[in-house]
Amino acid sequence: MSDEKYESLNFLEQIIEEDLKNGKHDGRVQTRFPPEPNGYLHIGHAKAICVNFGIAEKYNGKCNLRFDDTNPTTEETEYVEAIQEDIEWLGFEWDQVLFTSDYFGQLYDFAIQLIEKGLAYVDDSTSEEIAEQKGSPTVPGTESPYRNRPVAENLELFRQMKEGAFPDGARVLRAKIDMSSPNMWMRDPLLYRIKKETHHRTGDDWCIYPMYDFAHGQSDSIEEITHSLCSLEFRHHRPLYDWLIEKLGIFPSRQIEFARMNVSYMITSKRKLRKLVEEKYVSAWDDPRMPTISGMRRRGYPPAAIRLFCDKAGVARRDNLIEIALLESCVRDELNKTTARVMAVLNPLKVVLTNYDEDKVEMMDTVNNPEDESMGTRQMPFARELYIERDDFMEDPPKKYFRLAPGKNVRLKNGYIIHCDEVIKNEAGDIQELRCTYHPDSRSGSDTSGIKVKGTIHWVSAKHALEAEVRLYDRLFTVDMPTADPDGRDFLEFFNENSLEVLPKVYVEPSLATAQPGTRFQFLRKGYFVMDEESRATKLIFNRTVSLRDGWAKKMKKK
RNA sequence: GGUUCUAUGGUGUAAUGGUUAGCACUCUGGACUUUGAAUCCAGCGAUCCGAGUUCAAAUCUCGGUAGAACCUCCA
Repeated sequence: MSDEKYESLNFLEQIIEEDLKNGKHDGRVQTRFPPEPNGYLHIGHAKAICVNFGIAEKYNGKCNLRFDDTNPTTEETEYVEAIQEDIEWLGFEWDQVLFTSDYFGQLYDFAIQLIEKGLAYVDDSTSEEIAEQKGSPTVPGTESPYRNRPVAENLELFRQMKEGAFPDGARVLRAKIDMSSPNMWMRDPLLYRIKKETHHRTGDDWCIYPMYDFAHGQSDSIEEITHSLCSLEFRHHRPLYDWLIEKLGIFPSRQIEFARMNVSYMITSKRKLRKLVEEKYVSAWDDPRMPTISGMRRRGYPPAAIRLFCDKAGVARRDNLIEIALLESCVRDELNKTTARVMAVLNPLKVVLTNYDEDKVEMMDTVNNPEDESMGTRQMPFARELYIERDDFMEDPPKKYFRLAPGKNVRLKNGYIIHCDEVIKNEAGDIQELRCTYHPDSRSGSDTSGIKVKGTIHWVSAKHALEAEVRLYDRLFTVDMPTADPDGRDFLEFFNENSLEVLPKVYVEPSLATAQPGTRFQFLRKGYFVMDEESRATKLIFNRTVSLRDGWAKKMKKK
């Protein structure tokens, strides 16, 4: 460790270190991750999680998980549970699990205080009228006719709102700020609305619910959040955030915005993701093609890789579009260090070793992971009939082809060197099997043959191998998807019907019989795979996580 | 036509008035290897434009240009 090495801080860390230096909040750092439980967490949330929990961790602070559940229309307990599971899987620990709905009583009292101070009023205008009063970014707003209602009348009406005296939409509570403010959010924003709906936690206790702006900052304050980190689009809310805290005289949480992370090919619109699930374009929220945390989990992305990715993507205040190649690089990096190598043949071609005894079986020693000796070794059966990868043989190979071809030698990994003597074809001319001979003195580890081979290929014993199914997932969407489309009509046109390819008959080595769902493997040159939770006793099912780079294919493509 | 914000290689991110403008991913080439993977090495490649301040500007100021956000009884 070189202590000379200067560690650069992102702007959030700089703000926090500055606060720490000034002794603000007695050096305490408290953050929160505030999802609304109305969907599953996706890659964008992963970023927010890493930032909030990461900052707390780095500065010996704490991070709460707070469900921002102020809209009973869209929120469900199912999501609450899934969100907790995802955060835990990512490897973060929250200080407390809290719900904005737990503060409904307190928030109601805050509203009363504002009314008493003459800073809030009950408005009978319709939503259309209020929208009209708001004006537009370039046109100042106009004041509501109910704006100067006496305090006592406001208190009474607000009480009646709470009691359920009025139907949905009849009245709202608004802050009394400035209808001509250049900031739309200071034009008497709504604080409370009537919604006679059952809330997933408070049931029918309430029929008025606070709006985001009258819930989020106040919840931050109640929890004494020191740094309330959110995305850039809330920038215009900050003056309101500060106004409410100031007028209520409560704990001065500070809102700091950072740019949300965008990743090429990954959709992070909850509405669009929900549509994919509801209209059955994908199997579920955790379909391996989904950019959800649960989808990536099922696809075999290790949590450490996602954390590394968020870290490498950095934090700033400018819009960004990170290439998915960085994510895949992080996944490969992590998988390379942690996964066992196993033999599997995705597209089999039978090889018969004509000089190998029919009943003979040798057990070949194999290291599980050359990157990590502690993962040990295992044994693989070697026999007369084998399967090799179909593209590891070429009848008429180009000059630099290192693998098997008629009259050529190749090394079977952790096995023998074999020589291809004969190609057997059917009437149609398709290659059916290869007749080869092995060099008995070329066994791996004790090779005295002196034969030099350029290529090494993988194999499985035909009679010992297990049958498996492999699902190859492509990315679902293209980045050229029209993001401007206001109602999402077009985005499904970008759904790739061929994004899932199934290889129904794959042969894997017998040691996989005892592997557990969720276990990740490297099928040698073929990529990284994860055993799916859906695997049945009779058939192993794997999802491909990411492919390895294929140097040979790349070379060929160039020519 | 408002307000707020942003602008560094293809992408992302550093550089806090003084560095040959750093790093990562991508890309290109090479070395090594019982798979061509992994690993290692090298290379290509950037301060939006224009003025000003200063001995010195990616950094400060002003003016352009470009992009984003704001206009839900969503969060």
